[in-house]
Amino acid sequence: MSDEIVTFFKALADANRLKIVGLLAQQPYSVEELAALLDLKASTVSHHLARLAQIGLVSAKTESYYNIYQLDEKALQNKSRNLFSQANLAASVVDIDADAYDNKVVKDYVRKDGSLKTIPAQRKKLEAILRYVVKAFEANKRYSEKKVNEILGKYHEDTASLRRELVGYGLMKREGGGGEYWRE
Amino acid sequence: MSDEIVTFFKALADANRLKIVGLLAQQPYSVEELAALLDLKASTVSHHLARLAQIGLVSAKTESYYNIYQLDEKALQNKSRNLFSQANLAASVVDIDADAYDNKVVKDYVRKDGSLKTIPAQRKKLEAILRYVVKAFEANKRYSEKKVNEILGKYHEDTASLRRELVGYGLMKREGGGGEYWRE
DNA sequence: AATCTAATTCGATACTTGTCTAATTAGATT
DNA sequence: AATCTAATTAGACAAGTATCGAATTAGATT
Repeated sequence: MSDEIVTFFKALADANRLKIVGLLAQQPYSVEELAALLDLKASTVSHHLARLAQIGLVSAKTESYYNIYQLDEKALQNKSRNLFSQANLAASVVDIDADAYDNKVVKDYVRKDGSLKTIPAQRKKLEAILRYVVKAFEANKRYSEKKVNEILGKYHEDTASLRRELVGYGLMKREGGGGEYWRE
Repeated sequence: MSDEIVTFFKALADANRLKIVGLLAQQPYSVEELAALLDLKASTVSHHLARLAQIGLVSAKTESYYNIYQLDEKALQNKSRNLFSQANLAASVVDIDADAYDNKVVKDYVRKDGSLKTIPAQRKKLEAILRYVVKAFEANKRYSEKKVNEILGKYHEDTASLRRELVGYGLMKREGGGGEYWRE
């Protein structure tokens, strides 16, 4: 889960918590001692330790009056090793809609009836629109140039530009000799 | 400097910024595309990218209309490798007053005239007080028991307990046969 | 030169969170 | 059993920041 990674970074994104980790890397300390060393109230330190414990970086053992906290160095090494592993990077992206950009462009350029307001001048947007338009053609079926123009006409009057760009971006193929087009 | 490490963790302590890193790990993107993919406004994405650029994780190259951002994978590997190195851990602790705890305990237990209100019952606090009291003795000089009691009397009437604890915690030594004490 | 576009910057708002004080809890000492 | 002590929890406040809309900037296209 991606939340776990965020929680980890959030836990270490504070100067005082980093100091606690640094101190515990030297030796275990009680809450009271840490509070004195960092010039903070015990309740504040307790709160910080809870967050570090939440990600498994520290743990406590009670000893008479005191709660002695110690660093789990194994966990530290473990976490740091594969923080930016392929798996973690992929996990952060898992719930992203890959077509969101195309959808947004289509939403901006297409009327309710499906026709285009204009043909985008920007490359990235033109590509998105062409991917939308090309869906009107069946894969592997041959179309005459006349038929192609008829279909493209439903999107925009400048059928010649649409046709040329579709071929230019490789979304449709054209037979060298004859006037036939197809989508692969 | 420790600030640099905090800045690094803060930069990654946000779900959307982690998603940006994850996306750029696959391929470069423009601000506009990232905004659509994350369902955020371009201004927000611009802000996030600025923070990531601040720690050297991403960089931009302009390409026609667009600012195409890419991940610096070298920097990523580099940072993650020695995030929790000895040097970094030590850096976070560098400006901490190691005597803060002792000072606090002394402040709590010692009157303005230097005498003790009570002798602490808690081990850690007793240790701190004993380290304070033992300073009254010169190193490597021999003291008779009578002289020891005289000195300790300025701190607390229960000189026997103080004397015993000083020896018990190894802060003062006692010659087996005679009644002589010294601090090493 | 004039116009258009993506990106950035600025100002405002809402939410998160670090810190403190006060109250409560868990445990040990007497 | 009664009393202390360290730690935690709860509540409140203040500082930091993620996000947005509006204004501005840098650059490319016509």
